[in-house]
Order: sequence, then C-alpha cells, then structure tokens
Amino acid sequence: MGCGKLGAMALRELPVRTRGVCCELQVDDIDQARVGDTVELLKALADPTRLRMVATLRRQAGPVCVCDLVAAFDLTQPTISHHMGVLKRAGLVESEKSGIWVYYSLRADLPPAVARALEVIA
Amino acid sequence: MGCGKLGAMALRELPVRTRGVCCELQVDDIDQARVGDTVELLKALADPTRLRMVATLRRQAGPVCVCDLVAAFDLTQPTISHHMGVLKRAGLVESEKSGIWVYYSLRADLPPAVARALEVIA
DNA sequence: CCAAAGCATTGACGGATGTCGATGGGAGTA
DNA sequence: TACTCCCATCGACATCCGTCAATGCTTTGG
Repeated sequence: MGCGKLGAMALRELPVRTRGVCCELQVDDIDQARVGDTVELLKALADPTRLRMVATLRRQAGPVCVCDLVAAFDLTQPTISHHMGVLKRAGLVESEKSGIWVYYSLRADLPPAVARALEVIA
Repeated sequence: MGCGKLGAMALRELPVRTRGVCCELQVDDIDQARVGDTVELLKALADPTRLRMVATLRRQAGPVCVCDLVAAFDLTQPTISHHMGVLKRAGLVESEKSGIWVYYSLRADLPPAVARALEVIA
C-alpha cells in the first residue's frame, strides 16, 4: 500500500505510510469544462476595483452609467471601460446603450449559484 | 441634477440625463477593510490548479499528503508547495506535520460565508 | 552516523494583468 | 456642418503571477 484506507478512515486521523509510496488521489471530481468558466468568474471578481464595482451595481439594482463610474472611482475612463469589459466577458454584467450613454447592470439571468455567491461575497 | 432620482426610480428604467453632468454614486458600501481579505481569498481560488486542489480537499474531507498531491497533479513539487502556501495564507487550508510528511486539509473553522461560497464554487 | 526521502525556499524566466495617454467612432447640439 | 460629449480600442509600460531547476533543511531508515 503506502497509505491507510483514505476513504474509510476517520477524519483528522493521519494514515500510516511507507516511504517512497504515494496514494492514488482522485482529482477529476470537478467537471473539467466548468473549471475554466468558474476560474474566469473568480478572476473577474478577484480585483479590488471590480469587486467594488459589482457591489455598487448590486446596491443600485439598476442600470448605472459609465460616466458615473468614472466619477465615483479614482481611475481613468479607459481603465473603467476595461474593467467593465472584463466583468461583461465573465458573464456578470450586461450593458445597454441609450444615446451617448452606456449603462451597465448586473445580469438579470445570473445562474443561481453565481447569484448566491455574490450575496456572500459582495 | 444631471440624472433622474436614481434611488426612487423603477428598475430597468434609464434616467434622464444632461450632458456633462454626472450622478454622485456611492461606492463605500462595502467594508473597506474587508475588500482586501475578500480579494485575497478570491485570488487564491482564481487559478485552475488551486481550485481543483480545494475541490479535492473538500471531497477527501481529511488530511491529504503533499506527496499525493504531487503525484495527482501534473506539476513539480515546488509548484505544489507554492500553491498550498497561497491557499494557506488566504486562510483556506491548514497543515500539520507528521514525521517526514506534511498533510493539508480545509480549515475546520472556515467562516460560514466562505464555507457556503465553497459549496457553490468547488 | 550516513544516505535517502519529503518538503519549503530561492532565483530566474515568460506570460498575464492593471494602468495610463492617445486615438477613433458614434450621437447629440448649436 | 462643425463642435462637443461619451465610450471603446490601441499601444506602451510596470508589475504581478505561475512554473521550473537548483538548493537547503528536517526526519527517518539502515
């Protein structure tokens, strides 16, 4: 062997091992295709500015103009556009254009899992 | 002025604006200190390898030896150590040493919000 | 006590990322 | 039509990040 019965042992109890022998860990429990999407979503949220942006959109619960985001955050307009593009590509926000202005809002059809995660995070 | 009453308007209805005038968006709704911790936690999870590692630890529900992780993932031992260090610094996992081996497991005292987020994510 | 196994740390390298200034295109106004 | 406002894109730059090879430390077995 080289390891105790990993599956059947009690929690917090360390297995008996042999030097030079490793257990066969199963790793493919997560849907391999879903990992990519989840990572992209997490990367989109793993930035202070974007996390505050999502929190702001959640609080507003309605369309927010880009120019207001530029005024609210201490960043250049291209940087704001870049961040909103990242959030949009991750599927977190949607945009609508009205005249000169572009409004962003949280996607109305967010997957339940994502919506619940946002409640906890932002 | 420059925008309709943002707070009182119906959802999905765009405000009436004036060129050159922006609304005063409130951004500081999130606890400013908490943003840093949350971002660090999200950054720790926003990597395919680390996300699969956390999922594996969650499935095992018990201590997992580093050598088994090295055998399971197609990465060098220093890289595995690096990733586990990131997860540990983020407060997601804890480690215990037994002889030559080091075992990692999900922290038993994870904040409820984090635990719930993991249920959804990993 | 020496050799080997297990793990962390260091240094280095290529790629990804956040930020800005400059530019361009679309839409409204005078 | 000409001008202004708003937003996205591009190019550039500095920084961060994932990965590996090499090294060192600790512990165990012979």
